[in-house]
Amino acid sequence: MLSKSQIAKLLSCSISRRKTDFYVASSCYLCNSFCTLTKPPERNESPEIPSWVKCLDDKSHGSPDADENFVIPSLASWVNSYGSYGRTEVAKVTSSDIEEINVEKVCKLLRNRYSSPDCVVAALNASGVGSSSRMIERILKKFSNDWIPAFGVFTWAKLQMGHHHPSVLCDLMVDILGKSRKFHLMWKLVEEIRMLEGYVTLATMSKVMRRLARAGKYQDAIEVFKEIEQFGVKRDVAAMNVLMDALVKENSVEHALEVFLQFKACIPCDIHTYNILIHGHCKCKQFDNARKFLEEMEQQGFEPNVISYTCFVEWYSREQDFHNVNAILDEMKKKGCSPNTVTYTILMQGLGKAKQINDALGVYENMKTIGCAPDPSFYSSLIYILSKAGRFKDAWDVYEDMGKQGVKPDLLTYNTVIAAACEHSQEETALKILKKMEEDSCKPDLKTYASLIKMCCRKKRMKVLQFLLNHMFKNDVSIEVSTYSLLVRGLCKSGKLEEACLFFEEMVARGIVPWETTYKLLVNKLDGMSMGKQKEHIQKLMSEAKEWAEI
DNA sequence: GTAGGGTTAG
Repeated sequence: MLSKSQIAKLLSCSISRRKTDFYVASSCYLCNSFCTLTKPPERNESPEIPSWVKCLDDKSHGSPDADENFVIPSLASWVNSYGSYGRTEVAKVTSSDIEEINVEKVCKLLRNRYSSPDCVVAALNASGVGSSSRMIERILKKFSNDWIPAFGVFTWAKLQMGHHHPSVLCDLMVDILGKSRKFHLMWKLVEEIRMLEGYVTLATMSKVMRRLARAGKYQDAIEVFKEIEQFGVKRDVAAMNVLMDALVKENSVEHALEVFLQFKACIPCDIHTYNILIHGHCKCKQFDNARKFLEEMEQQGFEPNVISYTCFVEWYSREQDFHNVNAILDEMKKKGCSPNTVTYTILMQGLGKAKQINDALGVYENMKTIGCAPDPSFYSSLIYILSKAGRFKDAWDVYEDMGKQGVKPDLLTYNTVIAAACEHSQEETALKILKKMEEDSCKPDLKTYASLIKMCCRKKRMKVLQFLLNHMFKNDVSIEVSTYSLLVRGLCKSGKLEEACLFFEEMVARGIVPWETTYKLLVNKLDGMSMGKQKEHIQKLMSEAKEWAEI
């Protein structure tokens, strides 16, 4: 039986740079050791002892009959077919297997902490691994919260292939740099691909605008929009909507409004533009202003739709102003605009938060009579509400009922059920669902793991915690500041200070600046336990992290 | 990426 690592070892020494479609992995004819990987033999080659099988290990050969299973048996997903040549069976290894192996090899290398992308490039150059765009995409997703390895691998592959990656990959890189607030590098990359035909699109500039807005650089985001034609992207309503949406989502309806007023004369807006403005104003509880835009859109000939009204329902609900919620629902009825699943979900959530559980459950009944079908998001909210009300058993029943109703759970549903199980300390159930997700090919995300990690810290389940961290890496979920904070906070609360320090250290080593609250909590705890030495160490790490952040 | 995804105290 060949292990994945044996194949990886073998492949890495010989074939990584070749481009043939498939290779043959075979075990030695004489010994059970895993030996060689070559192109398949020609049909007319002797099947007795294929000449192309050579043993790489120079170990003394025992009797070939000692172990009947010396041939390559099941390689599961690694191998898609077998051939038989005499006593040596062969397995085809496709180019996607090679990609898999290269991805693993590169990731292993990237887990060493490099201080700059250049160091990553040098290390990868020395490794002799080959690259492909598809492979880089997978690695970038794995390291999307870790800009140094991500940018290193991106640069290395570009140099190795001698040309730029496809534009979607460039967009991904732009986004990663923006997310880490490496705006200087982000711009350098954008400038670089601007020279290439068709590379910079609205998708690229959307990443730029959204990342700038997220960093609170509202004015910079607006400047990008004003100058967008210099990048070969049309300054039209689609681009304007992206900008306004980014500004609203990052809490500046004021800037969104400024853009709207400045451009409404030259860029004809659409229904989205108005809905973004309504959403923005509802979000900061400026209901009168929101109403003004609802009227303005009508005057401009755009009939308000279910999205327009649902914004009001959401934010009146959040205010627990159910009088106005009902007024909006009545208005919708009058205008012949039916609420949809989203509207009902929001309404039910609002009632749930207001602790009006029975009214919340009534929404579900109401939907059924109207014939509005619940979707996975709706069920997730229902599960959430029941769990928060301490009714885990009912929440679980709803989850099970979904299947019977033919609604497939999605990521949100799984996350909600896992969070509910964790909150009720149902460890086994929570892990069971994690497994179920795998079976359903539903990829877990940071939130999936966050609830599980929180529970493990609380219950001091260190082994399960380690299992989860490995699980995350395998699933391409990159650990970032919120996860580290969760770990440090959770372990502090459980009195596991040594472990908390280790995670704090790892976070800083990855170039992440810890949150001030996380830092203070840890230092206070260390102080309380008279762990002076560790406290000094953490203080030193924190000031280092802050220094780097400023560079 | 025009609306729902639900907490960073204690």
